[in-house]
Amino acid sequence: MEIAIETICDIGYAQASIGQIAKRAGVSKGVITYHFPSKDELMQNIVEDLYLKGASFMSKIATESTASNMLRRYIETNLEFILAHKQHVAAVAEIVMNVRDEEGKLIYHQPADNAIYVPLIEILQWGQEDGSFRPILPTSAQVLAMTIRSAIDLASQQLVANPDFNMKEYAKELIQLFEAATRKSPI
Amino acid sequence: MEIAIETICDIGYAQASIGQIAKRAGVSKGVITYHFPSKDELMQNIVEDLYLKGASFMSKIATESTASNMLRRYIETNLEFILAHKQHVAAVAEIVMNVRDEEGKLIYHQPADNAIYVPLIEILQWGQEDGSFRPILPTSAQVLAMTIRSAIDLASQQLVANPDFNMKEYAKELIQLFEAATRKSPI
Amino acid sequence: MEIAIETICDIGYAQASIGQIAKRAGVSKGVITYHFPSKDELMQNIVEDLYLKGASFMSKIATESTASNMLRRYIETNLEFILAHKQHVAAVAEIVMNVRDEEGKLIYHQPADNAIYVPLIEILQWGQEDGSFRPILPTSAQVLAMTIRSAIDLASQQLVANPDFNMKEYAKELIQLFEAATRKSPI
Amino acid sequence: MEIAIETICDIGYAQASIGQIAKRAGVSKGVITYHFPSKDELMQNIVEDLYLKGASFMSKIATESTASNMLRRYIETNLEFILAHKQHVAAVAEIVMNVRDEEGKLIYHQPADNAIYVPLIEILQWGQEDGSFRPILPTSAQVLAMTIRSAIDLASQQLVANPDFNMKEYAKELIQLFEAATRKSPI
DNA sequence: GATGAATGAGACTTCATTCAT
DNA sequence: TATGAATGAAGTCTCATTCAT
Repeated sequence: MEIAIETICDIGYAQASIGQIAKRAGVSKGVITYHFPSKDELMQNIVEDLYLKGASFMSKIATESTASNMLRRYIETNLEFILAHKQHVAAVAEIVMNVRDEEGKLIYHQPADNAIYVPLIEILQWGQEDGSFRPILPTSAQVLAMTIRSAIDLASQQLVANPDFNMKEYAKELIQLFEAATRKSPI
Repeated sequence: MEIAIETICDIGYAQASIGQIAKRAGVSKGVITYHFPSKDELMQNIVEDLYLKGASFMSKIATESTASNMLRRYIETNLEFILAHKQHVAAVAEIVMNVRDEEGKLIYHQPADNAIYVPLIEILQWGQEDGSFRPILPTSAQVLAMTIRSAIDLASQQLVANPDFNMKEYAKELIQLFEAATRKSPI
Repeated sequence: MEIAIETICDIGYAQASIGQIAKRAGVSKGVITYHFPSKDELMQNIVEDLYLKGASFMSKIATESTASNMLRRYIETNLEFILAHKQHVAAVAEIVMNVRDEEGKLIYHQPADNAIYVPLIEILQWGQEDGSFRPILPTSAQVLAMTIRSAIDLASQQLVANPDFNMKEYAKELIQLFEAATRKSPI
Repeated sequence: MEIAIETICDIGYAQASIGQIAKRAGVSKGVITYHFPSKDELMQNIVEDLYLKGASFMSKIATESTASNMLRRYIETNLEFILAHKQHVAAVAEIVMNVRDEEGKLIYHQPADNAIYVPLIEILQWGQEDGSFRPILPTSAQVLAMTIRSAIDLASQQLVANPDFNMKEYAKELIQLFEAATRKSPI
């Protein structure tokens, strides 16, 4: 699976055939289809594996005591996770945007699905209720959450494309940026 | 080409084989390879076509007289463009993230390439020089530009996944968000 | 047809598609299929054209009065003809060795067909009957004829592959060679 | 590979598609591209295989002690080899005259290449130096070598076209012919 | 006469998958 | 467990041919 992840990162999902992965792993093709009923299941395993890793990683976030700290922690933790598993994250991004069912619909990626934004929206809601953030209407919270999330996801792309990408700095800047964006306006 | 764009939008780049495109267009496969030397050239045409459309569209932005207005206009215009050519934009996104050369490197998409962020960075620089934005260090400008751009690109994904996506609202919110993020801090 | 001949010479029969020929001629593909019912008929015309040219050329040979002169004249005339129509001859060689019917049998080239050797065999027979050549049994005459013919055909290949090929010299040498081979032995 | 050779012999290089070969072999097309990366490599293998066979076969020739015997042995051995591997030889002849690169140039067959004539030229040189052959100028030796070679190559064509072709007789006659052609003239 | 669009067959190749060993 | 042979579907591309204009 590690080699599969590397391969997908290097040459993309479409080119990452079982033959290619096997060649890079120095084993026969058969050994892959022996361990995984199908290519799709291999991919599913890679995706689920990352979710498991992610779940434990993300549990830290909830420990913060203020909305502002929690937002900061959300960004930090997500970017740390991406840094810690950069290839895995990039591979899953490839899989998620390419695996489709027979009808052609994406299986994993549901851009219309709001679930991914829910935690962020909750933080924002909490923050504006307790007065630590500026007033944020539900619509604004939604868009803010989308923006934060897309900025985080961008880090993964940058990281694989450019090994010198400075994640620490990016995190610091992103936190500062969204603090400015949620801060109460001047009187 | 229109059918090709539709097909890529519907079932993704990888599944959008010449056979599929031809079937949807109600013509024979040969008719496509007759008009385009190869599939790659068809894709290239689709990409270039969008760039041409985009270039004329974007020229409006430069006409604004303040950095703040220009940033607003940048966001507005980009989102209008995405709305006006939603399928084409989505198809190009698919192409750009999937077409690779023999070595496996992406041909069109260069995440490490900074060129796309330059216009935004210039706006931000201008704005902080003339005092209409808060002080923004070069690093911050870079990250801010990346964030704005990724929020804009997200709109395209949302639009194809969800026909009810309200672009007007999204634009309004995004403008407001980045105004808050660039506004001078309270004293 | 001239362009077709050139094309076949340059890139071989298999690659000489109607499209290639049309492109080199600067006309549309249609113009070829308009003038020739099918590609096969175009090829047939090229072959027949050369036969017509050849027939008039070869008539000179019969005018010689001795077998020895006639053999010399046969070689000379054939090589002159090849030189005069080098591309056409080479193209026909390509066609003759490649055009096959649905069963896969060569249409033009019948290596087992003895017809092509008959004129030479007659010269040799005549020469040994009138005593100007050494005794040559029928089997020997057959092989001698085959050898002469293949040496002549070789000239065409050499000519297209090597523009500096000296045909005059080759003719002189070939004549000398087969004079030595047919000369009466020393007592 | 054996079936490929048979197929090429039967229906020619151009018609000998992987599909045809597979059908005759009673296997699926995939099995061929499984064992050979590409059709070109299959053909290359067939050619190289024959060269290997040929190399060991031809080593016998050098053992002769006189130029005259060596020439005889050269002809004999070559024709024996052709007889022993008639299909393989014929297939390679097809390949050699048809496989071209993208520019249209023959890859294997270089009619302008003199290498193939060198052994024969050396025999002839040797023979005229030690006085067993008539005086043969370099130019004559070249043409003589070409003639011998083309007469030998002709045998392969005859053999596949006509199963009754008598190779033994052909060899005997060819030897006799070229002995006559190299014999010293009468005083 | 000439053109260019269109077709459909067939070629090579890739690939996920199956299976005997 | 692991391998390598084999399969068959699908993909891209080439090409002779047809046909309306």
